[in-house]
Amino acid sequence: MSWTDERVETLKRMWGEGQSASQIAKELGGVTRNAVIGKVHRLGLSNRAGAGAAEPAEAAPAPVEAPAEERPHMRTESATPQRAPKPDPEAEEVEELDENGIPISAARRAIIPAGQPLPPQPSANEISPEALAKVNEVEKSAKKIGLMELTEKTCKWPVGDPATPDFWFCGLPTQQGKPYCEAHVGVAFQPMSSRRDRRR
DNA sequence: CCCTGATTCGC
DNA sequence: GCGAATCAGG
Repeated sequence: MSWTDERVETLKRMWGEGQSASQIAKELGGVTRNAVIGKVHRLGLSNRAGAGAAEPAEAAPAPVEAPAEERPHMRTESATPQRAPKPDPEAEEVEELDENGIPISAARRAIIPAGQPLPPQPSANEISPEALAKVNEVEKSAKKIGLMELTEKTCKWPVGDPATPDFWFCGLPTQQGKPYCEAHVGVAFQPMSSRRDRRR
């Protein structure tokens, strides 16, 4: 493969968008990230300034093109009630909490198998609001994969009740090494410290 | 461990 | 000019 005009253009565009060299290489195909970086340098745009866009704004997680693009214009949003019921962090006090401070969603409450131990869910009242908010966002865009799809690189955060058809795993890219994606790592690993006496 | 970009240097 | 190997960092 050679650096045709078109390929160089794609390179420039993506680099400008803040895409990583490896992502660009993957997109172009036939080249390694090293080749991309090398080219970037030769083109003299190692400094990601050129592109008008100031910040990359966090590379959007793999589009994966699963959801059929259905965004004619603006939606009055909140038009997705069919989603798996998720505990709403903003609703504090309103939701019932179990002994671990876990909000019990309607769905879950309805199907709790006889005293079966549920997977370790985050203790809502012991985690930073930011982290929680993040998780709730992520769970909306999660890949919702099944047990079989789990790999070392997919977030293994369980959502829902295993005894329910609504059960799935996050599936987003894991935080290097760890078993969960960034958002879930945030609520999974609590520094022993902050767990100290939390007012109930 | 996995990933990032930067640099070098033989081709 | 090209890019693998290597370096340096997260």
